[in-house]
Amino acid sequence: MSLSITTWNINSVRLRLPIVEDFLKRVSPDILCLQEIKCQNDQFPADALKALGYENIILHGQKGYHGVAIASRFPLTEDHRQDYCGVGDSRHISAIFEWQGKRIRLHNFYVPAGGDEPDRTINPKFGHKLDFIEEMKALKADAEPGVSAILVGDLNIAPFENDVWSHKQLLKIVSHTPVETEGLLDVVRQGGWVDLMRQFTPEPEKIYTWWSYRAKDWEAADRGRRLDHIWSSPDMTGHLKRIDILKEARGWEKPSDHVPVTAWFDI
DNA sequence: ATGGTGGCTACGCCA
Repeated sequence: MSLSITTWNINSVRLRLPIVEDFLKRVSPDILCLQEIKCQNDQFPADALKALGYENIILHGQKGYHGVAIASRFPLTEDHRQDYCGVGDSRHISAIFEWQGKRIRLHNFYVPAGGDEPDRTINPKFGHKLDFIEEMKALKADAEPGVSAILVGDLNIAPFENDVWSHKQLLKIVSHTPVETEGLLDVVRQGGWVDLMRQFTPEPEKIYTWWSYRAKDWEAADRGRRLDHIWSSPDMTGHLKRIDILKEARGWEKPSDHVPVTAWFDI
């Protein structure tokens, strides 16, 4: 009995509903986690996703910016939205689902991008990002007794050298600065998480999930970063079968700058 | 080389 979970920063779910539907028809994951839906809850295309079998939908939308959603073939219970940094942004939603007798807490995150200047004294957005990561360190994979955990999302940090096209050239670029990468690795260690993408594809193999809109030819330049992540509690790692990064989605009509990443588990 | 592109919304902000 398999379980599949996709994370995808969709950069406006209303604009990109056609490619979301195409993806769901083709890959048909059990659960789809979206970030940057960029709409309010009542504007979310719930009917279209329900028509494809995703009858269980939970939302944390926001006008114009951010926003996260989970659409699932399985019932979702005990849903929760945490306001990290207390600023009112819609950047987190979670719920529990059941799979093979396990109860699993699924977290879906959209971590702040952090602006351009990696210095919190002159760029408050970078400070917000660092504060958000600091607050995430309190999130434990074993927070609920008897409940496993999976954490996905656009974490906007590429923690390892081969999570970016050029480690040296990106050391002062927001998303790959040491204070961010060390901070994210602390979140993993202190929370007792396992980085499933790096379990499946260890360093030094390059992994990217995002390619900038600003490149003239994203595919030829291939200057990507691994900004999207799938983590789990240690008990899930033995069930991981594979991770699929659908790179071709970056070349679809009106693409997101992020591609869908899907984890496949098996009993 | 310090631009470039994209989305929301209605203008500048955010990524």
